[in-house]
Amino acid sequence: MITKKAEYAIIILAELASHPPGSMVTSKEIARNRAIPANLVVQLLAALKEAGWTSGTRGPSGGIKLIIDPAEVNLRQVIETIDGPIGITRCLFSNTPCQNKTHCSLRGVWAKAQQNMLSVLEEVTIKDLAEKGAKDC
Amino acid sequence: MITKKAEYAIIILAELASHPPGSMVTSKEIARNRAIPANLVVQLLAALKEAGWTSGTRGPSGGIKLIIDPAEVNLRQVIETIDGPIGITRCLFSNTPCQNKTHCSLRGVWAKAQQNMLSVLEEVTIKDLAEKGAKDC
DNA sequence: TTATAAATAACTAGATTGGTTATATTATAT
DNA sequence: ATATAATATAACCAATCTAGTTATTTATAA
Repeated sequence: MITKKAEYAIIILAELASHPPGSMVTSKEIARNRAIPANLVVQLLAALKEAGWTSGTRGPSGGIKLIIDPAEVNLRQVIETIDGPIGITRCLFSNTPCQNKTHCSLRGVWAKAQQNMLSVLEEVTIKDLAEKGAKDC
Repeated sequence: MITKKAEYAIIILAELASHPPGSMVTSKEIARNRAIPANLVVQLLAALKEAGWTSGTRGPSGGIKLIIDPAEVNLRQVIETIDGPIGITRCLFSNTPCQNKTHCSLRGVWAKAQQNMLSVLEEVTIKDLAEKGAKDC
């Protein structure tokens, strides 16, 4: 399952993207605006920074800003940054089909189902959500 | 994520469907043929019986048999029988969008992504897998 | 009446989730 | 300079879920 943390990360990015480009927003503001636990915002911002999407300035009048075009980041990327690789079954995590059996016809079904899901998540960008005003679920 | 138990249940049904209609197979045979822990087979058969898909006869020369047309049972049904309702995010488990916010544009994305996945799982039946000789992953 | 097989129920170790808590570091307003 | 506001980093935790195991009971064919 896509975790709540990944969902929060998407919402945090959408919140940042909803402000004028280059402007700073504090983690507390994000937490308040989107009703996300403040400590979680801090934790998630660390991962978003690591991914190269945000940068922070410390001290008074500091904050976080987006350093990429929100149209260039899609939901799959954010989810995988926070949760790690996506797999709807354990089978899909190993890159080779079942070693102990000669053939696995289930794997193809899982792969197709997952790809159908991922293509939707790849189509939608942070910009799309920021425009629609994404809120928490 | 789709659990291993759900995957096992699918494979158990495919195994049953791969035998002549009406014929009996013991849980131990299923376990051996498909390399599934014998106790888990027993546990899962209870759920498959509850769903009305199999029936068992106890004692010597007993076993399990399918009591439905394997073409009538699809993967989504089996998964939901074992794992409960499918939801790629927590959001999709509540049938109403976020009460605390007026609108949630993320929900629509999750719903579409999930539906794209489910439609693949609905297309594939136990019969399809039995014909292809589905094995464990 | 005994061996065989399903049926039922309860338990468990380990991993994951959704956080919390504590502390350190840095920039700026005064 | 220095107090303060803010990011940054790390470690911890309770609750739940997963993938099983263990133990017991019931039915039936030979």
